Amino acid sequence: MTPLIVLAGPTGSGKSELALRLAQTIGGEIVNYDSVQIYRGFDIGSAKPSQEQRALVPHHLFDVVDADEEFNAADYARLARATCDAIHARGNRAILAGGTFFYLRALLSGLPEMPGRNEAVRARIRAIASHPRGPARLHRWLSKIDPRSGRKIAPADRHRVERALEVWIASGRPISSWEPETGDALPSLELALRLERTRLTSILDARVEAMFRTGLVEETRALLERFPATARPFGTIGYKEAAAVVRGELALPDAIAETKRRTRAYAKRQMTWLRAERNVHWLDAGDREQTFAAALRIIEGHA
RNA sequence: GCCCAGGUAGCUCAGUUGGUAGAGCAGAGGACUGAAAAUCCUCGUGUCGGCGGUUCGAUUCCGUCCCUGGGCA
Repeated sequence: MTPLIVLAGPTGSGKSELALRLAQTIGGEIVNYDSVQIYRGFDIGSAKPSQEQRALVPHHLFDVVDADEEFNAADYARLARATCDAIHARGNRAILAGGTFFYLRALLSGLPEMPGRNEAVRARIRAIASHPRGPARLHRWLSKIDPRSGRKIAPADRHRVERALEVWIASGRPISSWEPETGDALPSLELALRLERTRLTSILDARVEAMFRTGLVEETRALLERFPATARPFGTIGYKEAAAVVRGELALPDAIAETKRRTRAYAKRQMTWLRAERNVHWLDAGDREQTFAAALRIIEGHA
């Protein structure tokens, strides 16, 4: 079975560009695994490849949902699985590019067969959480029905406490008892780009400046006219700050500084994730040509 | 030159009615089971501007000098 080619690395390390060059030379099609580039219209702030770039080679899973639609890792895994199968059926190579490693894992290793998201259940949990001592109470509840998760999940980690209780309420089984299937992980060849921290930081800072210069605030203003401000992607890096500018709650220089700050923290989190990954081929991203050549060599070596 | 207000962690500041000090941010490391660009966890010795004085003990009180704002000349 043809392995998926996966390009990883922190945001700004040059994955999209490398993906494009590789796709052009080996007959590949690009599949996005970035949770924001999934959304229609969120272009500038998500550093989405341009229409011109996308015309060069088939690009998949960009612009597939609207901001107010529910979309999560399970949805992604389903879509991406079908997309990659179709590409392979055509005799092409699927090249995954993105930065949402949780989505990538959902695709490659699969998610447990447990109940999905349930808004009614979530509403009940959130009603409790809104009390002053609510979060502590929810965590005590979790610890009682699932001591293992209680130990693993911090009381302040509201997303995970909420999901763990959601699974319990919906299935009567603790979330920690659902093991992810390990048997049928998709074969993949993972290449990760690495850049010196100070160099990455200056690239990231410049990119944020450019996003605001080329209309991130205007793009956000237009999106806010079409979708509720509570829609998920309005909380992401850059869009959250741009939305605050649109509302007059944040001055532009402060928005830029905050976006840079969050971008840096994001890149750091991505590196933490990647360091723990096994079977990753690390590539120095300092020189485009050398990086490309090295990537090609590894792919051909696995052919 | 005079009068105020300040000089405390890389930055912004809090604080100690005298017993050598702590938040946020930054930075570093980590976690990650349908919100994941999300959500969290861990990590804080710094001549408390310099020098004197008072005191058992001064970053804290007093004196003096230096520096930075602002005001008056």
